[in-house]
Amino acid sequence: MAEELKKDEKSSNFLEEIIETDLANGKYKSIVTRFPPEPNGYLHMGHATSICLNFGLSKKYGGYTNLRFDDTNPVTEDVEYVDSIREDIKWLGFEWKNEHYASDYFDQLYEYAVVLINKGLAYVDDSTAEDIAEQKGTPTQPGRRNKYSDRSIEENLQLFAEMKAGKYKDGEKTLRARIDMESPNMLMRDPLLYRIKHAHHHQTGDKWCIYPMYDFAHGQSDSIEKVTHSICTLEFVPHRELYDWLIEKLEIFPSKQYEFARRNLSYTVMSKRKLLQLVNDKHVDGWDDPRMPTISGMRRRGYTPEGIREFCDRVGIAKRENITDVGLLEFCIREHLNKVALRRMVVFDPLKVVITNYKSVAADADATISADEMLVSENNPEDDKGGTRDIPFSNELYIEKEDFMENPPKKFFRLAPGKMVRLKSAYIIKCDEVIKDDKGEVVELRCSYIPESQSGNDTSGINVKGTLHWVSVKHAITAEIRLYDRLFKVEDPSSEEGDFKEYINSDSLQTVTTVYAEPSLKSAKFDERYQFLRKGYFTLDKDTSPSRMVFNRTVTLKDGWAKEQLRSQ
RNA sequence: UGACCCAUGGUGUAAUGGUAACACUACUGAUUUUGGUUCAGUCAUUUAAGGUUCGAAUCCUUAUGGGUCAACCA
Repeated sequence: MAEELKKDEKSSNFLEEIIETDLANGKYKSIVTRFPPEPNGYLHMGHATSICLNFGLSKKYGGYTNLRFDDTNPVTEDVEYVDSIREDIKWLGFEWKNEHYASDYFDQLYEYAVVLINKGLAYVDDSTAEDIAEQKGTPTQPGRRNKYSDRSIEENLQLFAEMKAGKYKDGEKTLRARIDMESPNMLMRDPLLYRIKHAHHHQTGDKWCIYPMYDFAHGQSDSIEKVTHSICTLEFVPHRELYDWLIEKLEIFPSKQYEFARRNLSYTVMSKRKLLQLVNDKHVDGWDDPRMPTISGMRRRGYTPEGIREFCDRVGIAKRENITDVGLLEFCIREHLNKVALRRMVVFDPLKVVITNYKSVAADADATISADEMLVSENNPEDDKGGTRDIPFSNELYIEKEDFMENPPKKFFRLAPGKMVRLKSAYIIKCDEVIKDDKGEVVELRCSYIPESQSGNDTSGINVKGTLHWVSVKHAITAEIRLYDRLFKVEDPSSEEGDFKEYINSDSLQTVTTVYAEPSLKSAKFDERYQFLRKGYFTLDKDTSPSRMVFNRTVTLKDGWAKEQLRSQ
């Protein structure tokens, strides 16, 4: 109820206003949107924005969204991408009403072209690509027609039929709309409608050797599907004039195009072309490398659909260029993970602690876990129903090296000679002795524990400021972890001087081959999210094998102490 | 030296001629068996100049800045 109220109160963006107006004055009873990817690459965060927008709008106002593959260029497209796109949309949590392909409409599109020819609004041009470009003029100079534009309707009809029949080679002829070679809008200067490509199409096979251009496929497909609001990005603004012209001349259902600014994220790039380069040049592990802003990359990294959707909701949409701080995305991911992640203890960089006054039951090498004291810890303090797990304790533990300092600064709340800390869900310990090797490196701590300080039964009356995570040496299991940082060193790699790849952050992946984890992680599952206490959120990577567990760091925890240290430097 | 689109805190978005706000970030403090979470608070905003109006972030004009357009790509 309160949730609904909040949504109603939320201000509308410009698209919602348009839809509300259209609905209010009866232009439409319900709306139809579509998500129209070209199957020539993997989906990224920008697509996620579009998906959330299109599906979100039809859900909010009653209606539906189609998935339509914009497959008019068989040379660059492949079914591999069709499959990954479907999977990504489903994973994000959306369901399309109908699944279509622009290629479903090739027959209809051909008929539309014939209609234009019959109206004297399209002609077959024999010019080369170079000539057409030259005749087109420039943004500041008008273009001019050539002799082919005067062909009769009958001749155009016949030539177009011959194009379809395969009589001509690639590039030999094109079909163009006859509009206005002097238009200030370059797209209106007799745009190409069809080109010849003797290429195998992943959906239609070898049926066609002529393929419609984007402008003669997209709007018409929208119209055929009765799409009411066709939402695309800003670079298509100049196409709108042509979009409307074709629909008007064809006298078909008047779908309308609306444009919004594509979403850019700081410290990454967001174009298929650039992402492809990163993959091809092996700067990343593939399209689903956890550092990539692709949906598959974010999924592998451990981002959740809920977090991504929340991010899209929060940033909203508008018509101005933007670079959104990835920090906001990370905030949304943390916010969700904090609610669902299981807490576990993992030591990344171990320092051995011997509890001198603790009598470990299992002193033998062959001792079983059950012989030792089992402590209980909550799986998630944010979730009442999260339950608990048992953690074995013993007289030999690992703590994090960085959690001990021999000469600590004033605000250091962790372990130091003579100081006490709480071991999470266990006891308070006091550091009695520091043991060093020949080089003066601290290699072991001798501590004593306070038996009355056990978590949940603490009668010691001692208050300590710091709480550390730990694992029992002999019970610990090992794993590999991969720590990710931003892929680029600068906020906007594309706007920097030179090639964007010069700004790649060479430290974006740090692998720690052996970390020590509490034994319950042995049963870690792929769809489960974990918070390694005080370290960050992690999830199992697909590189995990029976002999080696691999965890990806999804995102760090907010680290107030790191900030404090930075400040004092 | 054309046409079109855009301009609100550091970032992203609201305010639809009537008190410039929300979130993130940053900073204070409280709570905390995660230096996490949670809670309370602080800093910070209309590109500029004219005009219309009782009143302009909003409407008009001009300037400035940014973006897009000359693929048989989408």
